[in-house]
Amino acid sequence: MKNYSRQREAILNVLRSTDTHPTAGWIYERVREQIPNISLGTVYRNLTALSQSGDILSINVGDGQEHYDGDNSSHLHLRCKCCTKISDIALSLDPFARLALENGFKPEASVYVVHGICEKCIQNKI
Amino acid sequence: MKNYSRQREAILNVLRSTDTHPTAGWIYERVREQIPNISLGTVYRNLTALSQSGDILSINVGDGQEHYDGDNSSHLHLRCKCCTKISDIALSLDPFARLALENGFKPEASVYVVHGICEKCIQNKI
DNA sequence: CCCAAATCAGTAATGATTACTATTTTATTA
DNA sequence: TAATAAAATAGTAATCATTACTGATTTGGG
Repeated sequence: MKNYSRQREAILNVLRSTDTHPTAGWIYERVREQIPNISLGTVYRNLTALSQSGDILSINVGDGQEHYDGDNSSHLHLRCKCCTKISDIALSLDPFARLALENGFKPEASVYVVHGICEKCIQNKI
Repeated sequence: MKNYSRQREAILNVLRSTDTHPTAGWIYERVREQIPNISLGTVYRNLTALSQSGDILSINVGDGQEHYDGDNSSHLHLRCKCCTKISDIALSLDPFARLALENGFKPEASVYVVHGICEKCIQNKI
């Protein structure tokens, strides 16, 4: 394990203990329960550092806010445009990482998002 | 063909005649060459409408700006974190659309981005 | 031609993110 | 351990892409 600051550890723990894809603001509120005077800037700085180091994934679904994912294994995101929920679908292998390599590209992080309508919202629309 | 306004047609044409993935600001500058007094708000409004109708794709790579893609066929994006260039890799079929359907999710638009380092930048780093 | 709905240009407001600075914490070296 | 350098932080101010708003203009159906 690397030697992370108390703040960075707390941020990482918050992300590891949820299966949602929270924003910086949400993470900030959670971490404040442990470190009440943590700065929002610190949260942003550490989220950036953590995604650069590959500990977490940074996901942008086009809603104006960055989302973060504590799960750095390869998976697909299904984002419902109706309820805005993001579901994860585990992938046994990453089909596009290979394709990237074949094109001389060194892959580091993959973000796969399918936008559409989830089962629940389809039913509610009837 | 649908009956689009002159502004929307011009915006769509700009996007159809480039293989880059421009931002709203870039598109605005291009369209202004034809319609000098077009409003930036009009560009944003039409880009939103065009991506909702499926004419174009809206891509967010986490650089703080939305990118737009005139190619709405299924393809993979390789984004170099070094030179920020986005390359397209055509996909004969969309492997994740099927996966989405199997999970009761109705797919409408897919955005696949692999972040990493491109061939050119790897060589320049030596 | 007339009217209602849609779209527009121009501008102001929003809000997520970043930049900045003085202070505190951590690591290093002797 | 003490001194010092380097890194990280809290708090706040600034940025800037995007959205909201408003009054004018365009469009399309009857």
